[in-house]
Amino acid sequence: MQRKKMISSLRGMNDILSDDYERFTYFISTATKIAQRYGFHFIETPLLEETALFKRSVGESSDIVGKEMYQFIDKGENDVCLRPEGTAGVVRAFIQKKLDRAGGIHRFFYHGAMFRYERPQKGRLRQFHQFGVESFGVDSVYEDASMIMMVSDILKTLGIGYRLQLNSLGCNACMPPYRQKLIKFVKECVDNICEDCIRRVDTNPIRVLDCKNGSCQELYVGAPKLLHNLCSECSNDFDTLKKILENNGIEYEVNTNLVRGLDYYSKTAFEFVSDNIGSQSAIAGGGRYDRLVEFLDGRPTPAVGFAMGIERLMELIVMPERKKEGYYIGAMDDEALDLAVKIAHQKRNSDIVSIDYKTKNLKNHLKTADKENVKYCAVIGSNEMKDGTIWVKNLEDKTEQTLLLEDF
RNA sequence: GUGGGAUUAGCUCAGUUGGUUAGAGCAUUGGUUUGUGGUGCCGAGGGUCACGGGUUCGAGCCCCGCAUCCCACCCCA
Repeated sequence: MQRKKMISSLRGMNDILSDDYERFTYFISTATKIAQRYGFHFIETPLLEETALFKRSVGESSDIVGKEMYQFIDKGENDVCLRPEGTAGVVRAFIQKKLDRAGGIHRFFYHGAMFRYERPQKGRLRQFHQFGVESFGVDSVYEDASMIMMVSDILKTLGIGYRLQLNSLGCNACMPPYRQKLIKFVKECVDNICEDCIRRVDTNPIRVLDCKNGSCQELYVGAPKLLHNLCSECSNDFDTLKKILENNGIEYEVNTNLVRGLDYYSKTAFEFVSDNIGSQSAIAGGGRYDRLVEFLDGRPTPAVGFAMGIERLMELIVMPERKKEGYYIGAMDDEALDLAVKIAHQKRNSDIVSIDYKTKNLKNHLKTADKENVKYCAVIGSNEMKDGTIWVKNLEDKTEQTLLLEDF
Protein backbone atom coordinates (compact mmCIF):
# COMPACT_ATOMS: atom_id res chain seq x y z
CA MET A 1 0.00 0.00 0.00
CA GLN A 2 1.25 3.38 -0.99
CA ARG A 3 1.52 5.81 1.87
CA LYS A 4 -0.27 9.05 1.22
CA LYS A 5 1.81 12.15 1.48
CA MET A 6 1.03 14.20 4.54
CA ILE A 7 -0.59 17.50 3.72
CA SER A 8 1.06 20.47 5.33
CA SER A 9 0.48 24.18 5.09
CA LEU A 10 1.77 26.06 2.09
CA ARG A 11 5.23 27.53 2.19
CA GLY A 12 5.35 30.72 4.22
CA MET A 13 1.83 30.26 5.59
CA ASN A 14 1.57 29.57 9.29
CA ASP A 15 -1.04 28.42 11.75
CA ILE A 16 -1.50 30.64 14.76
CA LEU A 17 -2.45 28.87 17.96
CA SER A 18 -1.74 28.48 21.66
CA ASP A 19 0.85 30.97 22.93
CA ASP A 20 1.13 32.60 19.53
CA TYR A 21 -2.58 33.17 19.41
CA GLU A 22 -2.50 34.75 22.84
CA ARG A 23 0.21 37.13 21.72
CA PHE A 24 -1.63 37.80 18.49
CA THR A 25 -4.90 38.71 20.16
CA TYR A 26 -3.11 40.65 22.88
CA PHE A 27 -1.51 42.75 20.17
CA ILE A 28 -4.78 43.30 18.31
CA SER A 29 -6.68 44.31 21.41
CA THR A 30 -3.93 46.64 22.59
CA ALA A 31 -3.54 48.31 19.19
CA THR A 32 -7.31 48.54 18.75
CA LYS A 33 -7.75 50.23 22.10
CA ILE A 34 -5.09 52.81 21.32
CA ALA A 35 -6.34 53.49 17.78
CA GLN A 36 -9.82 54.09 19.21
CA ARG A 37 -8.40 56.57 21.70
CA TYR A 38 -7.04 58.49 18.73
CA GLY A 39 -10.50 58.55 17.18
CA PHE A 40 -10.14 55.78 14.60
CA HIS A 41 -12.86 53.35 13.58
CA PHE A 42 -12.62 49.80 12.36
CA ILE A 43 -12.90 49.01 8.67
CA GLU A 44 -12.86 45.59 7.07
CA THR A 45 -12.15 45.30 3.37
CA PRO A 46 -11.99 42.18 1.18
CA LEU A 47 -8.87 40.04 0.94
CA LEU A 48 -9.42 39.73 -2.78
CA GLU A 49 -9.43 42.79 -5.02
CA GLU A 50 -9.15 43.61 -8.66
CA THR A 51 -5.49 43.48 -9.68
CA ALA A 52 -5.68 46.93 -11.24
CA LEU A 53 -6.24 48.47 -7.82
CA PHE A 54 -2.76 47.55 -6.69
CA LYS A 55 -1.15 48.33 -10.01
CA ARG A 56 -2.48 51.84 -9.84
CA SER A 57 -1.87 52.49 -6.16
CA VAL A 58 1.19 50.58 -5.06
CA GLY A 59 2.76 51.09 -8.47
CA GLU A 60 3.93 48.73 -11.16
CA SER A 61 7.55 49.59 -10.53
CA SER A 62 7.43 48.16 -7.03
CA ASP A 63 8.55 44.62 -6.33
CA ILE A 64 5.29 44.01 -4.57
CA VAL A 65 3.27 44.46 -7.70
CA GLY A 66 6.00 43.43 -10.12
CA LYS A 67 6.66 39.98 -8.77
CA GLU A 68 5.07 39.29 -5.40
CA MET A 69 1.34 39.21 -5.99
CA TYR A 70 -0.91 36.18 -5.69
CA GLN A 71 -2.66 36.98 -8.91
CA PHE A 72 -5.07 34.85 -10.92
CA ILE A 73 -8.06 34.92 -13.21
CA ASP A 74 -11.26 33.91 -11.44
CA LYS A 75 -14.19 31.98 -12.88
CA GLY A 76 -15.76 35.18 -14.16
CA GLU A 77 -12.58 36.02 -16.08
CA ASN A 78 -11.72 38.81 -13.64
CA ASP A 79 -8.08 39.60 -13.06
CA VAL A 80 -7.88 39.50 -9.25
CA CYS A 81 -5.30 39.16 -6.54
CA LEU A 82 -4.95 38.62 -2.82
CA ARG A 83 -4.14 41.95 -1.24
CA PRO A 84 -0.42 42.49 -0.72
CA GLU A 85 -0.99 45.49 1.56
CA GLY A 86 -3.88 47.23 3.23
CA THR A 87 -3.94 50.85 2.17
CA ALA A 88 -5.17 50.41 -1.40
CA GLY A 89 -8.31 48.55 -0.31
CA VAL A 90 -9.17 51.12 2.35
CA VAL A 91 -8.73 53.97 -0.12
CA ARG A 92 -10.88 52.13 -2.64
CA ALA A 93 -13.60 51.67 -0.02
CA PHE A 94 -13.29 55.32 1.01
CA ILE A 95 -13.92 56.42 -2.57
CA GLN A 96 -16.55 53.80 -3.31
CA LYS A 97 -18.59 54.91 -0.30
CA LYS A 98 -18.24 58.48 -1.62
CA LEU A 99 -16.64 59.72 1.54
CA ASP A 100 -14.28 61.81 -0.59
CA ARG A 101 -17.32 63.75 -1.78
CA ALA A 102 -18.86 63.88 1.67
CA GLY A 103 -15.85 65.81 2.88
CA GLY A 104 -14.71 66.03 6.47
CA ILE A 105 -12.29 63.80 8.28
CA HIS A 106 -12.42 60.01 8.18
CA ARG A 107 -10.15 57.86 10.26
CA PHE A 108 -9.95 54.08 9.94
CA PHE A 109 -7.98 51.21 11.39
CA TYR A 110 -7.86 47.65 10.12
CA HIS A 111 -6.07 44.39 10.69
CA GLY A 112 -5.89 41.22 8.71
CA ALA A 113 -3.93 38.94 6.44
CA MET A 114 -1.79 40.19 3.56
CA PHE A 115 -0.18 38.05 0.90
CA ARG A 116 3.12 38.38 -0.89
CA TYR A 117 4.80 35.67 -2.91
CA GLU A 118 8.29 36.02 -1.48
CA ARG A 119 11.02 33.72 -0.30
CA PRO A 120 10.14 33.25 3.38
CA GLN A 121 12.56 33.76 6.21
CA LYS A 122 12.37 34.96 9.79
CA GLY A 123 9.89 37.82 9.95
CA ARG A 124 8.90 37.41 6.34
CA LEU A 125 5.97 35.24 5.41
CA ARG A 126 3.80 34.76 2.38
CA GLN A 127 0.68 35.20 4.44
CA PHE A 128 1.28 37.68 7.21
CA HIS A 129 -0.81 40.08 9.24
CA GLN A 130 -0.79 43.80 9.45
CA PHE A 131 -2.44 46.30 11.71
CA GLY A 132 -2.82 49.64 10.00
CA VAL A 133 -4.56 52.98 10.17
CA GLU A 134 -5.48 55.50 7.50
CA SER A 135 -6.58 59.07 8.00
CA PHE A 136 -8.36 60.99 5.24
CA GLY A 137 -9.03 64.69 4.96
CA VAL A 138 -6.35 66.17 7.17
CA ASP A 139 -3.49 67.95 5.48
CA SER A 140 -1.90 69.23 8.67
CA VAL A 141 1.45 67.75 9.54
CA TYR A 142 0.10 67.43 13.08
CA GLU A 143 -1.81 64.43 11.83
CA ASP A 144 1.44 62.88 10.64
CA ALA A 145 2.84 63.44 14.10
CA SER A 146 -0.25 61.87 15.67
CA MET A 147 0.30 58.74 13.60
CA ILE A 148 3.83 58.48 14.84
CA MET A 149 2.73 59.05 18.41
CA MET A 150 0.14 56.34 18.02
CA VAL A 151 2.71 53.81 16.85
CA SER A 152 4.95 54.87 19.68
CA ASP A 153 2.11 54.42 22.19
CA ILE A 154 1.35 50.96 20.88
CA LEU A 155 4.96 49.83 20.94
CA LYS A 156 5.53 51.26 24.41
CA THR A 157 2.43 49.60 25.78
CA LEU A 158 3.66 46.29 24.42
CA GLY A 159 7.12 46.79 25.89
CA ILE A 160 8.81 46.95 22.51
CA GLY A 161 11.96 49.01 22.02
CA TYR A 162 12.45 50.74 18.70
CA ARG A 163 14.30 53.31 16.67
CA LEU A 164 12.28 55.78 14.62
CA GLN A 165 13.60 56.90 11.27
CA LEU A 166 12.20 59.94 9.53
CA ASN A 167 12.43 61.41 6.09
CA SER A 168 10.49 63.63 3.75
CA LEU A 169 9.89 62.46 0.23
CA GLY A 170 8.77 65.82 -1.02
CA CYS A 171 5.62 66.63 -2.90
CA ASN A 172 4.55 66.87 -6.47
CA ALA A 173 6.34 70.20 -6.76
CA CYS A 174 9.77 69.31 -5.42
CA MET A 175 10.11 65.54 -5.90
CA PRO A 176 10.14 65.29 -9.71
CA PRO A 177 12.86 67.94 -10.20
CA TYR A 178 14.91 66.25 -7.50
CA ARG A 179 14.44 62.91 -9.16
CA GLN A 180 15.77 64.32 -12.43
CA LYS A 181 18.72 65.81 -10.63
CA LEU A 182 19.53 62.49 -9.03
CA ILE A 183 19.15 60.56 -12.28
CA LYS A 184 21.52 62.96 -13.96
CA PHE A 185 24.03 62.52 -11.14
CA VAL A 186 23.84 58.73 -11.22
CA LYS A 187 24.07 58.54 -14.99
CA GLU A 188 27.30 60.48 -14.85
CA CYS A 189 28.92 57.74 -12.80
CA VAL A 190 27.04 54.86 -14.43
CA ASP A 191 30.25 53.13 -15.49
CA ASN A 192 31.27 52.58 -11.88
CA ILE A 193 28.04 51.51 -10.19
CA CYS A 194 26.71 48.01 -9.61
CA GLU A 195 24.19 46.24 -11.83
CA ASP A 196 21.41 46.67 -9.31
CA CYS A 197 21.89 50.42 -9.33
CA ILE A 198 21.85 50.53 -13.12
CA ARG A 199 18.49 48.81 -12.99
CA ARG A 200 17.28 51.13 -10.21
CA VAL A 201 17.98 54.27 -12.22
CA ASP A 202 15.07 53.29 -14.43
CA THR A 203 12.76 51.57 -11.97
CA ASN A 204 13.17 53.48 -8.74
CA PRO A 205 16.09 55.94 -8.85
CA ILE A 206 15.74 57.05 -5.22
CA ARG A 207 16.61 53.50 -4.22
CA VAL A 208 20.20 53.79 -5.38
CA LEU A 209 20.84 55.88 -2.27
CA ASP A 210 20.52 52.95 0.09
CA CYS A 211 22.51 50.51 -2.06
CA LYS A 212 24.44 48.10 0.17
CA ASN A 213 27.40 48.10 -2.19
CA GLY A 214 30.33 49.96 -0.59
CA SER A 215 31.82 51.31 -3.79
CA CYS A 216 28.46 52.68 -4.88
CA GLN A 217 28.07 54.37 -1.51
CA GLU A 218 31.42 56.11 -1.97
CA LEU A 219 30.22 57.55 -5.25
CA TYR A 220 26.91 58.65 -3.79
CA VAL A 221 28.44 60.66 -0.96
CA GLY A 222 28.31 63.67 -3.23
CA ALA A 223 24.85 62.90 -4.57
CA PRO A 224 22.14 65.54 -4.19
CA LYS A 225 20.13 64.94 -1.03
CA LEU A 226 16.39 64.96 -1.11
CA LEU A 227 16.12 66.90 2.13
CA HIS A 228 18.18 69.72 0.63
CA ASN A 229 15.88 69.95 -2.37
CA LEU A 230 12.50 70.21 -0.69
CA CYS A 231 10.22 73.09 -1.56
CA SER A 232 9.57 75.56 1.24
CA GLU A 233 6.24 73.99 2.20
CA CYS A 234 7.66 70.48 2.48
CA SER A 235 10.69 71.77 4.27
CA ASN A 236 8.61 73.73 6.79
CA ASP A 237 6.34 70.76 7.39
CA PHE A 238 9.29 68.53 8.02
CA ASP A 239 10.71 70.99 10.54
CA THR A 240 7.33 71.28 12.22
CA LEU A 241 7.04 67.52 12.43
CA LYS A 242 10.41 67.24 14.13
CA LYS A 243 9.43 69.96 16.56
CA ILE A 244 6.15 68.24 17.47
CA LEU A 245 7.93 64.98 18.10
CA GLU A 246 10.51 66.70 20.28
CA ASN A 247 7.75 68.41 22.26
CA ASN A 248 6.17 65.04 22.88
CA GLY A 249 9.29 63.22 23.91
CA ILE A 250 9.61 61.04 20.85
CA GLU A 251 13.15 60.39 19.70
CA TYR A 252 13.91 60.06 16.04
CA GLU A 253 16.77 59.96 13.60
CA VAL A 254 16.61 61.56 10.18
CA ASN A 255 17.50 59.11 7.46
CA THR A 256 17.74 60.82 4.10
CA ASN A 257 17.94 57.43 2.44
CA LEU A 258 14.67 56.19 3.85
CA VAL A 259 12.47 55.47 0.87
CA ARG A 260 9.16 53.77 1.18
CA GLY A 261 8.78 50.88 -1.22
CA LEU A 262 5.36 51.85 -2.35
CA ASP A 263 4.95 54.53 -4.98
CA TYR A 264 2.09 56.39 -3.35
CA TYR A 265 3.97 58.05 -0.53
CA SER A 266 4.81 61.75 -0.46
CA LYS A 267 6.12 64.15 2.15
CA THR A 268 6.41 62.45 5.53
CA ALA A 269 7.87 58.95 5.49
CA PHE A 270 8.70 57.07 8.66
CA GLU A 271 9.79 53.65 9.69
CA PHE A 272 10.05 52.05 13.11
CA VAL A 273 12.84 49.50 13.25
CA SER A 274 13.95 46.98 15.85
CA ASP A 275 17.46 45.65 16.23
CA ASN A 276 16.27 42.43 17.82
CA ILE A 277 14.50 40.49 15.11
CA GLY A 278 17.10 39.78 12.47
CA SER A 279 17.45 41.35 9.09
CA GLN A 280 13.73 42.01 8.61
CA SER A 281 13.98 44.90 10.98
CA ALA A 282 11.09 47.14 9.95
CA ILE A 283 8.24 46.70 12.41
CA ALA A 284 6.07 49.59 11.30
CA GLY A 285 6.14 51.95 8.38
CA GLY A 286 4.02 54.70 7.00
CA GLY A 287 3.72 58.19 5.74
CA ARG A 288 1.63 60.65 3.84
CA TYR A 289 -0.03 59.88 0.53
CA ASP A 290 -1.85 63.00 -0.54
CA ARG A 291 -2.16 61.98 -4.20
CA LEU A 292 -3.39 58.42 -3.87
CA VAL A 293 -7.10 59.18 -3.60
CA GLU A 294 -7.08 61.00 -6.92
CA PHE A 295 -4.92 58.29 -8.53
CA LEU A 296 -7.84 56.00 -7.78
CA ASP A 297 -10.35 58.44 -9.27
CA GLY A 298 -11.50 60.02 -6.05
CA ARG A 299 -11.61 63.69 -5.24
CA PRO A 300 -8.16 64.91 -4.18
CA THR A 301 -7.98 64.18 -0.46
CA PRO A 302 -4.95 64.45 1.78
CA ALA A 303 -4.22 61.23 3.64
CA VAL A 304 -1.69 59.69 5.93
CA GLY A 305 -1.33 56.22 7.41
CA PHE A 306 0.87 53.45 8.65
CA ALA A 307 0.98 49.67 8.93
CA MET A 308 2.59 47.37 11.47
CA GLY A 309 3.75 43.81 10.80
CA ILE A 310 2.14 41.72 13.50
CA GLU A 311 4.34 38.62 13.14
CA ARG A 312 7.47 40.71 13.42
CA LEU A 313 6.11 42.32 16.56
CA MET A 314 4.96 39.10 18.15
CA GLU A 315 8.28 37.89 19.47
CA LEU A 316 9.10 41.33 20.82
CA ILE A 317 5.92 41.71 22.84
CA VAL A 318 6.38 41.51 26.58
CA MET A 319 3.27 39.69 27.72
CA PRO A 320 1.65 40.71 31.00
CA GLU A 321 1.90 38.07 33.69
CA ARG A 322 -0.89 35.59 33.39
CA LYS A 323 -3.21 35.66 36.35
CA LYS A 324 -4.88 32.58 37.76
CA GLU A 325 -8.44 32.67 36.63
CA GLY A 326 -11.59 30.60 36.96
CA TYR A 327 -12.49 27.31 38.57
CA TYR A 328 -11.46 23.69 38.41
CA ILE A 329 -14.12 21.24 39.51
CA GLY A 330 -13.43 17.62 40.35
CA ALA A 331 -15.09 14.61 41.93
CA MET A 332 -13.51 12.21 44.37
CA ASP A 333 -16.11 9.50 43.92
CA ASP A 334 -17.87 8.21 40.84
CA GLU A 335 -21.23 9.09 42.40
CA ALA A 336 -20.23 12.76 42.61
CA LEU A 337 -19.31 13.16 38.95
CA ASP A 338 -22.80 13.92 37.63
CA LEU A 339 -23.24 16.57 40.29
CA ALA A 340 -19.86 18.08 39.42
CA VAL A 341 -20.85 18.32 35.77
CA LYS A 342 -24.11 20.01 36.69
CA ILE A 343 -22.38 22.52 38.91
CA ALA A 344 -19.81 23.25 36.22
CA HIS A 345 -22.59 23.95 33.76
CA GLN A 346 -24.19 26.46 36.11
CA LYS A 347 -20.91 28.08 37.02
CA ARG A 348 -20.07 28.60 33.35
CA ASN A 349 -22.81 31.22 33.17
CA SER A 350 -20.29 33.58 34.68
CA ASP A 351 -16.85 31.99 34.94
CA ILE A 352 -14.25 29.94 33.19
CA VAL A 353 -14.60 26.40 34.46
CA SER A 354 -12.54 23.33 33.70
CA ILE A 355 -13.68 19.95 34.87
CA ASP A 356 -11.91 16.63 35.12
CA TYR A 357 -14.13 13.64 34.39
CA LYS A 358 -11.83 11.26 36.22
CA THR A 359 -12.35 10.69 39.91
CA LYS A 360 -9.19 11.07 41.91
CA ASN A 361 -8.01 11.87 45.36
CA LEU A 362 -7.73 15.43 46.61
CA LYS A 363 -4.01 15.62 46.08
CA ASN A 364 -4.29 14.78 42.41
CA HIS A 365 -7.18 17.16 41.90
CA LEU A 366 -5.06 19.95 43.35
CA LYS A 367 -2.20 18.98 41.09
CA THR A 368 -4.42 19.10 38.03
CA ALA A 369 -6.00 22.37 39.09
CA ASP A 370 -2.52 23.82 39.32
CA LYS A 371 -1.71 22.83 35.79
CA GLU A 372 -4.89 24.50 34.58
CA ASN A 373 -3.73 27.74 36.19
CA VAL A 374 -7.15 28.35 37.78
CA LYS A 375 -7.76 30.44 40.84
CA TYR A 376 -10.07 28.02 42.64
CA CYS A 377 -10.06 24.27 43.03
CA ALA A 378 -13.50 22.94 43.91
CA VAL A 379 -13.96 19.29 44.83
CA ILE A 380 -16.91 17.11 45.75
CA GLY A 381 -16.31 13.92 47.71
CA SER A 382 -18.47 11.66 49.81
CA ASN A 383 -18.59 14.12 52.72
CA GLU A 384 -19.79 16.92 50.49
CA MET A 385 -22.31 14.66 48.74
CA LYS A 386 -23.79 13.85 52.12
CA ASP A 387 -24.07 17.51 53.22
CA GLY A 388 -24.96 19.10 49.88
CA THR A 389 -21.76 21.15 50.02
CA ILE A 390 -18.67 21.75 47.93
CA TRP A 391 -15.09 22.19 49.11
CA VAL A 392 -13.36 25.19 47.59
CA LYS A 393 -9.73 26.19 47.89
CA ASN A 394 -8.28 29.48 46.69
CA LEU A 395 -5.01 28.46 45.11
CA GLU A 396 -3.49 31.90 45.41
CA ASP A 397 -3.93 32.65 49.09
CA LYS A 398 -4.41 28.98 50.07
CA THR A 399 -7.57 29.66 52.01
CA GLU A 400 -10.29 27.04 51.85
CA GLN A 401 -13.92 26.78 52.77
CA THR A 402 -16.81 24.39 52.48
CA LEU A 403 -19.84 26.04 50.92
CA LEU A 404 -23.45 24.98 50.53
CA LEU A 405 -24.01 24.23 46.87
CA GLU A 406 -26.50 27.05 46.52
CA ASP A 407 -23.89 29.52 47.80
CA PHE A 408 -21.21 28.38 45.35
C1' G B 1 14.48 34.49 -8.08
C1' U B 2 20.23 33.65 -6.54
C1' G B 3 23.83 31.69 -2.92
C1' G B 4 24.88 29.14 1.90
C1' G B 5 23.40 26.20 6.48
C1' A B 6 20.01 23.03 9.02
C1' U B 7 16.28 18.98 9.58
C1' U B 8 16.90 12.90 15.15
C1' A B 9 10.56 11.97 20.57
C1' G B 10 5.15 16.95 21.42
C1' C B 11 9.49 20.85 22.54
C1' U B 12 15.01 21.88 23.13
C1' C B 13 18.95 19.02 21.74
C1' A B 14 23.12 14.71 22.24
C1' G B 15 24.48 10.65 19.03
C1' U B 16 32.36 8.91 18.33
C1' U B 17 36.23 6.99 12.02
C1' G B 18 29.57 3.88 8.93
C1' G B 19 28.78 -1.52 13.24
C1' U B 20 23.91 -4.94 17.76
C1' U B 21 18.00 -2.84 20.65
C1' A B 22 18.99 5.60 18.66
C1' G B 23 19.61 8.73 24.14
C1' A B 24 18.83 13.13 27.76
C1' G B 25 16.08 17.23 29.80
C1' C B 26 11.29 19.31 29.62
C1' A B 27 6.25 17.98 28.45
C1' U B 28 2.45 13.86 28.61
C1' U B 29 0.66 9.71 31.43
C1' G B 30 0.18 5.97 35.72
C1' G B 31 1.36 5.01 40.71
C1' U B 32 3.11 7.01 45.26
C1' U B 33 -0.67 2.87 52.19
C1' U B 34 -6.67 6.01 52.85
C1' G B 35 -8.95 14.32 51.87
C1' U B 36 -4.23 19.27 50.83
C1' G B 37 -1.11 21.52 45.10
C1' G B 38 2.57 24.19 42.54
C1' U B 39 9.06 22.24 43.95
C1' G B 40 9.42 14.67 46.60
C1' C B 41 9.94 9.54 44.88
C1' C B 42 9.14 5.22 41.34
C1' G B 43 7.36 3.76 36.64
C1' A B 44 5.23 4.08 31.48
C1' G B 45 4.11 5.57 26.63
C1' G B 46 6.11 8.18 22.64
C1' G B 47 11.07 7.93 16.84
C1' U B 48 9.95 4.07 9.37
C1' C B 49 16.37 9.64 12.49
C1' A B 50 11.84 15.30 7.11
C1' C B 51 10.72 12.64 2.44
C1' G B 52 12.54 9.68 -2.11
C1' G B 53 16.52 7.23 -4.32
C1' G B 54 21.82 5.44 -4.29
C1' U B 55 26.71 3.37 -2.28
C1' U B 56 27.77 -0.64 1.37
C1' C B 57 27.82 -7.11 4.31
C1' G B 58 25.75 -3.01 7.22
C1' A B 59 23.53 4.11 6.79
C1' G B 60 20.87 8.70 11.85
C1' C B 61 26.10 9.22 9.92
C1' C B 62 28.55 8.93 2.99
C1' C B 63 26.38 10.51 -2.26
C1' C B 64 22.16 12.50 -5.37
C1' G B 65 17.25 14.53 -5.57
C1' C B 66 13.19 16.97 -3.11
C1' A B 67 10.39 19.64 0.80
C1' U B 68 10.47 22.90 4.76
C1' C B 69 12.87 26.18 8.07
C1' C B 70 16.99 29.46 8.98
C1' C B 71 20.89 33.05 7.05
C1' A B 72 22.55 36.48 3.19
C1' C B 73 21.09 39.11 -1.42
C1' C B 74 16.62 41.45 -3.33
C1' C B 75 12.61 43.80 -1.09
C1' C B 76 9.38 44.96 2.69
C1' A B 77 5.58 44.96 7.67
